[in-house]
Amino acid sequence: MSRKIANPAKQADGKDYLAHIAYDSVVFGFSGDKLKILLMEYRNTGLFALPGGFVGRKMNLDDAVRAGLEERTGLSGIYMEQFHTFGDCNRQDASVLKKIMKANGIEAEKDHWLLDRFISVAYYALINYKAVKLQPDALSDSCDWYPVDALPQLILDHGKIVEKALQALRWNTDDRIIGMKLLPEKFTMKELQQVYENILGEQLERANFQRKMIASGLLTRHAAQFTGKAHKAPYLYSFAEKKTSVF
Amino acid sequence: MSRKIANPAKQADGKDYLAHIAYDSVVFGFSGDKLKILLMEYRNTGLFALPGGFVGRKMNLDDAVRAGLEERTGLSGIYMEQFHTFGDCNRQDASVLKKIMKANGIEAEKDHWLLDRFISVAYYALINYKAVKLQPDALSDSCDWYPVDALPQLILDHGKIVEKALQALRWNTDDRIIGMKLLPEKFTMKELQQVYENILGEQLERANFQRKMIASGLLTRHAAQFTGKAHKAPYLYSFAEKKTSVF
DNA sequence: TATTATTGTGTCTTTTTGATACAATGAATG
DNA sequence: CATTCATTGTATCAAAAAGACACAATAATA
Repeated sequence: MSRKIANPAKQADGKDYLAHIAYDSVVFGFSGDKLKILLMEYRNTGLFALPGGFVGRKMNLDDAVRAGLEERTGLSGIYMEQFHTFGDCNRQDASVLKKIMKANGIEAEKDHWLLDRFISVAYYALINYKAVKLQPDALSDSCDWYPVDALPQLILDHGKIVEKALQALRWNTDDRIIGMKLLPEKFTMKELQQVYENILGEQLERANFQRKMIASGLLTRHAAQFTGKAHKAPYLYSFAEKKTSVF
Repeated sequence: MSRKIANPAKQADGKDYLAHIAYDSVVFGFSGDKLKILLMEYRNTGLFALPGGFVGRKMNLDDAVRAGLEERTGLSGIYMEQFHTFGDCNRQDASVLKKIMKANGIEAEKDHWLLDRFISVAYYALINYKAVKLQPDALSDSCDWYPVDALPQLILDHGKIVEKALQALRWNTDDRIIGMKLLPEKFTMKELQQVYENILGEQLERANFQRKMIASGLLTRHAAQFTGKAHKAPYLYSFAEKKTSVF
């Protein structure tokens, strides 16, 4: 709920946004052999939340989410998938919101539109970690990466949302090229394997993984990378084209 | 959008429902070796639509959908899955809605809440065809089954919704017991195979299908069914317990 | 030059899948 | 009542995929 509200004046009433509808995004990146996600920390509260926002009255849902993601990451053409809509009544918690608003000097009248009930459409995005320039929003003082296996406590049902995003991501492994979006243009076989291991949550046989990936025809091999490490230099690979996946 | 509005009085203003939020359901059933879905036909319009409804202000999204499904089918404990939320601006079409409202004697003022923009959360449900007692709603004069490979033209983006529901259903084949929900308690191997063939949209080898299903350990075999047909009587099977699937 | 930590490949076994064959069964046929 | 017919249950064989593991290649380092 670290909501993107570019112009805080608009926030005073919610007239520019569709009432009751929000989105949250789980942004995955890969670095240091770990799968990570983006979290916002609210100013003066110690509260962590997923980046999210509202949907302009004249805006397609997808476009609203994409715009929010692009603004926060500085990237364009982001790969994203909608995975679930959270609509329980009890996902609201006025006390948390009031705390955030108070810490930001926003008057929290009892019938403030932000305190009303919201249904949240959740998306996950896969981005190239290295390419991102993070940009916190008006209410947050930080926007940073956290490994999915060591997240801080999140507000509201955001923990559940992350859980479901991971599930959805694992699912899509069957049908989509995940590595392509999470890794830079060129990468080693080891990095690719680590991405899959992180997502699937299990160890894979190195030799067999390599065999399958090569056999899939998805990869193009480039010149070897000289790492300066005490062993054979690994080849670099890149994705060639979109085909059905291997798993 | 054949919306369940039990009390038409409530409809006059949308105060009892969350603004801008609707749901649509794609109800799958299996009969006569075909996969079918439920469609509503609006009175005096010839327009077909998915059954749907709105979300009460104090109601969980899932519960609202479940309640609507139960009311329409007369069943309880329905298996349902949310699969996508449709949020494009242009999914609205005031002229269609006005036509429906007019045909039902509802005054369609320019700012009627039904004519406002709606985001629709879509669910699919799997039900035992034979157990259903269909129940049209106030705006519809029929509620009936149509084979998915021969649907009439649907209003708005409902065609797209059905398309996506089928996709989602195919996906879930990898991980869920679909036959269990679409077939009666006991069924023949042939019926089970037909369900899978309908959903996957491809022919399966009878002998291999049988082998895999038996090997999966999901099925319990019962006494053979004497059909009166000129051949060996097939065994009846039922599902034993929930395990990970075979495909 | 041997050692070490990888990476790239080869190969053997096991499991899964696809294709096909065939026996069993219950009614219909004459 | 034997024969034919349609369909079901099971077996079998070959091909493909997956899992396990061995080993050669290579770049730094000692």
